[in-house]
This record gives sequence, structure tokens and C-alpha cells, in this order.
Amino acid sequence: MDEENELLAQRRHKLEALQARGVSPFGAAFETAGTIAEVREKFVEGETLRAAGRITAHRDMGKSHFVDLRDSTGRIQIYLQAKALGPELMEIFGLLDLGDFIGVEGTYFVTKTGEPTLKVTSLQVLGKSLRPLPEKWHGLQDIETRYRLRYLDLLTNEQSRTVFDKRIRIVREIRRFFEDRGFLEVETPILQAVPGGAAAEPFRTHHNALGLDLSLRIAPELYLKRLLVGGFTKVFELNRNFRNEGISRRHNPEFTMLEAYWAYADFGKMANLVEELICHLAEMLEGRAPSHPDSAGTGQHTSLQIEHRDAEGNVTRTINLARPWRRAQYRDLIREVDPAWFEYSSAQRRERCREFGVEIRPQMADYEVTQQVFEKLVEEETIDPLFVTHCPKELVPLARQNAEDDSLVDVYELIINGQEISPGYSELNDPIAQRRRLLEQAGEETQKLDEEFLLALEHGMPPAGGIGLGIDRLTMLLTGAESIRDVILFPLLRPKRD
RNA sequence: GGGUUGGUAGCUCAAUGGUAGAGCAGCGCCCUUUUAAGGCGUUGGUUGUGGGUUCGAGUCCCACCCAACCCA
Repeated sequence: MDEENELLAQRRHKLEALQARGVSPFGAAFETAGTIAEVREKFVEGETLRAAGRITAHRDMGKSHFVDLRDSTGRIQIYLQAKALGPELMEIFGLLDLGDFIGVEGTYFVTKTGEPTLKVTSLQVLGKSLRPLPEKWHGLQDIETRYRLRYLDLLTNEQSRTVFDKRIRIVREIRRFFEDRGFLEVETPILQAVPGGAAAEPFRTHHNALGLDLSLRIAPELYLKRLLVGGFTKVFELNRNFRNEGISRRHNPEFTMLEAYWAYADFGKMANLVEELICHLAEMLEGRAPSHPDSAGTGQHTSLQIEHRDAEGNVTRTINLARPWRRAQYRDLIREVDPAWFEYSSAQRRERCREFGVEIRPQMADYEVTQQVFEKLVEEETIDPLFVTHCPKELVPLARQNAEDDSLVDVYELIINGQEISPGYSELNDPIAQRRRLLEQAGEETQKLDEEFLLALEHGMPPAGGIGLGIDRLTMLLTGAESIRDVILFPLLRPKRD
């Protein structure tokens, strides 16, 4: 591509010069005393140790050189003295650049300024870098490049690295949390003939040998429920889902969910579980011991808060996770916006929307108009955790109907930081009702009906509680990231052609 | 899909319509305990792409590409 670039040409020349001296610029395995952090811990004056890392800084003193070697665990200073190393090794050192991976053997000493340093006695080139890394002080600022060349972002921006470290810990802790409670982690198909379990546009693909059109899953739900039929009582899956829809600050076409199902439980129990989980994760990230050994209602309260900050470090938002979390019925929340809402006629509600500045379309059904009010005036305004219960059944066609009021369903929607973060259901285990609802949902497209799922239900499914938890959005919440792209290592971008 | 903002050296950023600059990185020289090392010197540009206006365009106009934010 840009072979005529001077900087690249210089590095290639150095590479060739190394090879001309019989030095492999891309060395093989190198035995070390451990990671750089471990090597530092083993500091004993006069001790000889081996370390490997990437060269990130070079301070040239003429006949001696200080070099920073870095890996993901830390930084160590090495010292190269021309007289001690001899002309041959110094010539090889002269062919190195910032960004190269090297392995060294050296003897520990402490400099005048008190820094533990390895005085190099031998050196191997482990991986020559042919392109310069971003500048050390400002790092990589360009947002587009940070997403496209994420490795450079991770290398130069500590705060980016911190977010992904937290995401890794969140996922690991979720696994531990569920396993500790007797849930089994399972894997279900991503390639599905009938994509179900959510209302979303799928990505379509094709299996050549079977001559079969398939879709990437939009949710694992219908397979996890088959496992309840098959005798599993507690299952979960950390599942990548794919939805062929728009991209935004809160939407990536592929995203990660947690789904969990618990036989004989209901949505209330699932709400307790997710409340406990999220508090547990927040405490874990703060390095605190869990303050709630049991689910809500123990009378214990914590002052657990999450602070979101801007680039200057000012607190922009505080989310209070103190338990127990508020639980409120959908209709009551609407009445908090307008006490007489449900006494209005259809036309009056539309008029109120205009007054509220809530945009609606003329063809919307009444429940959709109410839902618009809910989204704009309740959901977006809700910062601290809120379980919304007793939702209208039109909004959630696949959940169990409420025993006292069949216009409602037994679900919760957990809202934190102005967005839905987790739904929880009392799952529908009536195969006849389930077929009816799926038919209504599918409309004309009856081929979208997952007959094999219905067949499974007809064999009998226990009542169960189920939850979904968006891992990307949860990570945003817990790290203060403003965009989903900041918590996904490689977010989808349009390929660049220039 | 619509609106707004942005794209300049490897990186971070400047530049009233008038010779495209700086810092870091690089290259050369000096310096044997530096750490954003320092000093002297120096290379590096199809200003996202393609058109247009103009004596003259990084800057103004049009189209397109990519991104961020807002809206749908």
C-alpha cells in the first residue's frame, strides 16, 4: 500500500540489515522469569533475570541507553551499556525501533533515581515492528481509528484497556454467580432455520450441503426452553445474538446477552436474582466484599453507587444501587406522569402527547401511544434501578398472563440509567396459548412458526422464570461508557476504501 | 434515511482565499544513571476522494466516501 513512506522504508531496511547479520527479526519462544510485573516482584540487586516485552521508549545517552519494556502487566526499565555489550550487540540494538518485541537477559541494579533496572547482558529480537506506534504522550485520539485499529487503542489508551478488563471480569463473575447457584451453562444453535424468541430482523445465510436457508439467531430462548422440557431445571447461556437492524450508540448488530431459566420460579424470583447479580458485580468491580448474602428484603442497605464521569473526571451522573430496588406497576408509573391517563379517550391521550412533546404516529394503537409516553417520560428519566411490573400483554406476547387481570403479563422490565437492561418473565408453558400467541405474532408468515418448539412444549414444560440481561449495556452501566462501541472490542464499521 | 460536526506528516494538533507549520516519532551528530531525558541539525504532505469557482483553494461551492453526535 504505502510502501514509498519513508518511515516504513526505514524499518524494512533495518529488518533486512538484521537478516543480513544472521539475526532473525521474528524470534521464537523466549523463556522469561514471568510477566514484567512478576519480574519486577523478583527484584534482588545483582540477580540475573530474563524478561520480554515491547519497546515503548528509548532514552539515548550516547554510550548508554535506557529503554522501557512493556507488557500488559507493566513496564520495566532496561539499561544497555555499549562497553558491556560489545559492538556486535550494540549494532543489533541500533537496528531496533519503538514497537519491537525483544527478550533480554540482565542483572538487576538500582539507578541514581531509584528505579530498579535490568542491565542487559544479552538480547534477542522477538518481533520486529514495521510500522510506528501512536505517540506516547497523547496516545491514539481519533475515534474512528480507535475502533478500526483497536489493538492500537488498547496499546496506547489505558482507560480503554480498563473498560475491557472490567468487561472480562464481569463476564467471568456472571459465570461464577450462576454456577454457584446451580445453573448449568449450555450452548444452543446460532444457525437456526426459524429464528425466534424475539421480534427482530435476522441475518440470513445458507447451508450449501443441505441446500438450506438459515438465519443467525436473534435470541436463544426457544432452545433454552426445550432444555426445560428435557429436564434441566436451571440453565443459562452467554449468547451472541445478531439483529439485522440499525446501528446506534446503543445498538451493535451483534451483541451479547445472558439468558437464564429457572424451573418452578417466577418473574419475581428472577427480579431478586438479577438485583443480587448486578449489585454483586458492582461490588466486585469496586473491590468490595458482597454486602448481601441473600436476596432483597433482608433489611440491609448499602450505599453502593456508580459514578459516570466525563473526560475531565467530573461526575456527570450518579446511579444509586442501594437495595431493595424500587418495583412499580406499569400503569402506576403512567399515572405518575398523568393521574387521569387511563380515563382519557383515545383522542385525549394523543392531545396529551402533543402537550408532553412526545412524538406519536397517527396509525399507532392506544397501547403504543401509552408506551411512547412510558419510554420518553418514565424510562428515559429513570436513573436508579426500577423494576417495572404488570406490563400490558400486547407489549410482551410471550409471557404468562396475570392470574387476576388477563390484560397484564407477569414480567418485569428492569430500567437503569434511562434504558432497559433486563427483562424477566414468568414463562408461558401452555402450548395451546403459546401457539395462539406465536400465530398472532407471525401474522401472515406462518412459516416463521417454530413447530419443533411447540412440539416440545406439548410434551410438557415446567413453569419457569426467565431473564435476559444485555451484557454490553450492563458493561456500559458499570464502566460509565457512553457508547456500545466502547465496550465491544471490534464494533461493526463500514469498511474503509480510501 | 434526515440534520449537524469533523477528516491536514506515522501520532497529537495549527494554518483571514495568498509560499501548508509545530510538538512527539524518524534520521544525523554530542552526551556512560535517563525516565514526556537534554542539546545542535535535519527529512517527511496527492490537506478523505472527484469535480467546480478564482489570478490563486486546506480554507468557498457541488457530489461522493468514512466517522461521531442528534433525529427517524
